[in-house]
Amino acid sequence: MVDQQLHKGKTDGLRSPRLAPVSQVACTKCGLGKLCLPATMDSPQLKTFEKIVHKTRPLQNGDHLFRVADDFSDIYAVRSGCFKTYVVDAAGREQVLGFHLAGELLGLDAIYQGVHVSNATALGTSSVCKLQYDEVTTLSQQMPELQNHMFRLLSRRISDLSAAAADHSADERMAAFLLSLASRFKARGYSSKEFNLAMSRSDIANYLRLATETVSRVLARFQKKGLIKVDRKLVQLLDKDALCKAAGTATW
Amino acid sequence: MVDQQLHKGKTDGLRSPRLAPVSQVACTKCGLGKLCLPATMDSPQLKTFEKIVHKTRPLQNGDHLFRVADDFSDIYAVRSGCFKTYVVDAAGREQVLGFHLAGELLGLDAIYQGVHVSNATALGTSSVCKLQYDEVTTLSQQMPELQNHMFRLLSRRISDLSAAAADHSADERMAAFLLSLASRFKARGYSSKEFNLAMSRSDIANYLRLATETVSRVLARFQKKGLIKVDRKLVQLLDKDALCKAAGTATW
DNA sequence: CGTCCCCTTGATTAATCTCAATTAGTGTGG
DNA sequence: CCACACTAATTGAGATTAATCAAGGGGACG
Repeated sequence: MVDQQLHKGKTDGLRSPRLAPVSQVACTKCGLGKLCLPATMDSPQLKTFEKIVHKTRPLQNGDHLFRVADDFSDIYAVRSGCFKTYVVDAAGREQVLGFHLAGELLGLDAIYQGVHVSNATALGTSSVCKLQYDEVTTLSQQMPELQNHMFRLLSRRISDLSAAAADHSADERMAAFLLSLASRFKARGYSSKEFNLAMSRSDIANYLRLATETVSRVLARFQKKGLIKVDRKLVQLLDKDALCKAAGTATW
Repeated sequence: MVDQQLHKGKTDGLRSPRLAPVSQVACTKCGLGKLCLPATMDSPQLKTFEKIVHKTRPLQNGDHLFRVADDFSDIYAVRSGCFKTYVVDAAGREQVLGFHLAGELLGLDAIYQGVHVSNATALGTSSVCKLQYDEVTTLSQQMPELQNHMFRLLSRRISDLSAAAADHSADERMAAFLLSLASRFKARGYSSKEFNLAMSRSDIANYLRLATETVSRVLARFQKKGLIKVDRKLVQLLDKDALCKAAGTATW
């Protein structure tokens, strides 16, 4: 079940944009909350929206949510855990496109062709909500807030991918990656100073277009310099300012 | 100030003057055709749609359509010519995000934050149609085809960026780039075997995360191997199959 | 308690970048 | 129309980053 394929890659936002105005209400059915619901949605609207949200049973580590060439009919919102999306090229090389935390959407790249063009697999036990795409578009016709929200979510993914496209050094990419995770955890109410990496070193490496050995070395270097502390999956950010500088970006 | 150094190398050069021959139904106002209009749009709908499309005067080489931090109110559809989008990081390094041909949209990454997060500049004399974003969303409420079309366009950009994310060799990226251009020219009714590069070597290099010298060398290598013929801006693809193999992708 | 896989660390190699120099267009002004 | 200046593109040589190759550690789990 756990596919064994090669890794080499990168994607999903090395950098997270500022969060949208958020909803105070949450979808009771799946816990979708301020991160992925329109800010302007009121209770009746939420009720309507909930009708198209379907809970699914949790997936285990390595289970696939969808694969390339699968028919596209649903988009997914991560409810808990973490997913990675990836593609495999003609030579069999894997490329990780992104890591997706709770509240983030999966399958947006399938809208264009109506077929999945990437694979999604759970990193550890994880769960999603399923939203039938037809229903989303239909409901969007009646709810301008939802339509706008969808546009914004798609746009955000474009921004994130653009940010990840940059040609930076191994240190810069690693620093940016850690800061991106930090900011996303923070937005979810978790600590932005200390968190667990759901993904393996080789997944990180692949995502960042590095070798796994390089990821190890960079992390070791950062630790030696006092920027972070790493112990297996657990990461603590000790000097965020220095990390920002290392990332070569203005602010985080 | 940034401007001058960024755009020191624009060359107008040789570019195809004729307009892209597009769809059966075309927006009379700006020539938008099937490349950027919903296929299912009928004449009355087209008429309505045309109301929100606004022609603008052509831009000259190096002129900016928008810049980072500009207010976002419009999206743009390239009518003729070519644009490049790019960002500049804290260290002043430029990163080209994409090249945009006739029929392709610009500014989609600005929807999320309501502010432009990239810069767009004309490569040679080029023109766009302006679509006020408010009007697009409003009209999308009444026209499901338009809404779906917008979703698809955003999704396509996500797919494109994902494809560009892969960690490939210089040869692979260059080959893929040429094939991508070829297929886009073909979709516009131009030759897919022979075309002019609107962008400089350094823009290509930057986009592909390579040094300009590397781009030169790879092109020279391809030419020596008989895959292509290059003369300044003019490129001829002599052996597409071999190029596909060089790109490491299944098909183009 | 032993195996397996993931991760780390070291040594070497290779791809690509950087630096440098040359050629070739492009445009300007006399 | 030509000389000059400037920029783009190419080519060569050496430097450098990160990959690859190789060898151990260290948990996790049965």
